[in-house]
Amino acid sequence: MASGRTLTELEGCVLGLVWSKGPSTAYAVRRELQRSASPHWSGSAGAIYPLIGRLARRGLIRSGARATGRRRSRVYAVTPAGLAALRGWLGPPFPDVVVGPPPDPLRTRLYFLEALPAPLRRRFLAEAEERVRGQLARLEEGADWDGGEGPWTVLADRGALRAMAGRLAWLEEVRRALERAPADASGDG
Amino acid sequence: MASGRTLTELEGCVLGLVWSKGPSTAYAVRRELQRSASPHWSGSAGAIYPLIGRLARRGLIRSGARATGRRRSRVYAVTPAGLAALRGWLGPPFPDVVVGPPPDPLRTRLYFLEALPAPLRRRFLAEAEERVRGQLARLEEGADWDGGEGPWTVLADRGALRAMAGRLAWLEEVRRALERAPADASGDG
DNA sequence: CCGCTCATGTAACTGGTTACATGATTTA
DNA sequence: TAAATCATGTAACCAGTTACATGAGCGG
Repeated sequence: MASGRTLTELEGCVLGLVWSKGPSTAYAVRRELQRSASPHWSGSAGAIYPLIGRLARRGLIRSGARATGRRRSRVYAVTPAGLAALRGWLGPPFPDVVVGPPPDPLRTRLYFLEALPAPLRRRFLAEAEERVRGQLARLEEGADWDGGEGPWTVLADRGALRAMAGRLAWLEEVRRALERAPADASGDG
Repeated sequence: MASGRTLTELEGCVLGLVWSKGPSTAYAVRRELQRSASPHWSGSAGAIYPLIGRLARRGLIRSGARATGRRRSRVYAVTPAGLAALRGWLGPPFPDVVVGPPPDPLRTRLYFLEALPAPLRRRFLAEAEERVRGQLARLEEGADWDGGEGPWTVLADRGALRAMAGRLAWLEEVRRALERAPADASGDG
């Protein structure tokens, strides 16, 4: 029963959502992805519906028609094979891409910050700090609220919060370093 | 001169590399991406060569044939329009996806950790901690070495280091939380 | 009745992936 | 001379994007 291919991040995530929320419609999964803290996935229809179809064809989820009203809607549930696949995706063992340094668009940009003239560099850091601070505030707010989410969600969200706090501390470190060494190349190379 | 479309992360990154390293071959860019700390980009030929072609067609880089030996090789340099595009990509202003919580495969998985039976959960955390610790050691080693990389690279790498350190602290927090509340659902829902 | 949310899907595109193919140059 | 590295590229594929299209049910 070695469930064939592995799952992509989004496939694993959707499978996990259907498992954790219980039988769900594709639409509910979409909404969940859209409201999630990370803007990384769009949760677009064009992503979810074909993905759900793939999982169903592979026997990892199964649909039973719902009769709430006469409105058509398919409710999917995770099959035993699906739970096995989910567990396999969760790991361990982990491929490098899971444990290695996760990508950070701000960090990627910082490698090339020298390409900006010095005043813009300062604005870069100022706006980045401000925006990250805003995001952080939203996360802390959500953490206070604690809408009966269960311990796993709370713990995972703690990870997002820590990531953002670390990022902010890093940005401050960068800004201090730049203030100490103000006059270098202007970026017009 | 509004340089048309925006750049993808990889396009911006490659443009930045060509700018920062000076005139480079596509191969050199590839190698740089492959050796970079983050395993996020493969730096495969199938990604880089078409991408370089796109940038050249858009006038953001320009190739001058090199004559080092008779080995064929194209050396690309960033044009003024390319520098403008690079600066636009760097921002500010930043779209949400740049400043929002960056994706973290470990965090994504933790949302669904309940799906693993309790012993596997502990193994998940143990192996994750160990692997992240290993990555962290590599990064610290590289930071000591400091191979004449310039201040920007050093500062950006500090971000990766902080991200990994924060992740590790978070994993430890999760483990402590689980140890305090050992006996809950077994994950066979 | 108008507009919003629920709900499902398709079409066209695009930016990556792996795998393959070729050949020059260097080094052991 | 054999193997590794430098160097460029193509082909097939795939998962996710935006945008579009359709329609039921409900609240003001």
